[in-house]
Amino acid sequence: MKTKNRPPRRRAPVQHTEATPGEGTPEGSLPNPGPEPSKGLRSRPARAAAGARGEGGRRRPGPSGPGSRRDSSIQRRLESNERERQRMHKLNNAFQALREVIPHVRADKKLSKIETLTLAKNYIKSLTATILTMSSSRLPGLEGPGPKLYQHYHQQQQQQQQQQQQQQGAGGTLGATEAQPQGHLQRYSTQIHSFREGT
DNA sequence: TAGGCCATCTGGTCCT
DNA sequence: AGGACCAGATGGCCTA
Repeated sequence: MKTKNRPPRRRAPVQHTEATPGEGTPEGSLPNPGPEPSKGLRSRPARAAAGARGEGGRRRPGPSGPGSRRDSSIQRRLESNERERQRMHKLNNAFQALREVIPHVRADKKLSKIETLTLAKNYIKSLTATILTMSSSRLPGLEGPGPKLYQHYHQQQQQQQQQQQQQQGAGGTLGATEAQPQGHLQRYSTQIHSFREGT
């Protein structure tokens, strides 16, 4: 089940986190309708409301006493939230940039994050295999970068296999197949199609 | 309706 | 000390 092609959702920044489990804000009294009017898309007032209520995250430990210390604490938390939001936006921008670089079959279908990373990994591997093949065929014999590239590549593959086997225990059969450059290309190719089919 | 994906909040930890 | 980073929690949206 895939959920591609969704318009990007944006939750309105939360103005405060005053609501605590003990003294919850009533459902209708929230100041956050969200910055963007629903231009054809469904607005998310409930989402913003949930955020303003402190939902969608760990609950605050409880009501603390009034005073400037609590205010400054809240202020710091809000600033931290804003920074975290910006950080995640930058991360998502990087994901989007990566999506635009990776060739995949259906350009109208937005790749999920996990698909983007997996596809990128195998795309890089397939390109690496291509480069190795070209360099070794163009420079047969002992001279030239081809053999060294191969050696370097296979050393890396063996190290990665060892690490995977250490992490996964005895289940290292997949790593053995990934050590073949042709396997990367095939894997990437089949993955493109599996993503297209939504499997 | 269930499951996938996502945005956001939050507290802890690491780093400068 | 303050910011960056991380992972858990929560709930909304969407599709099958």
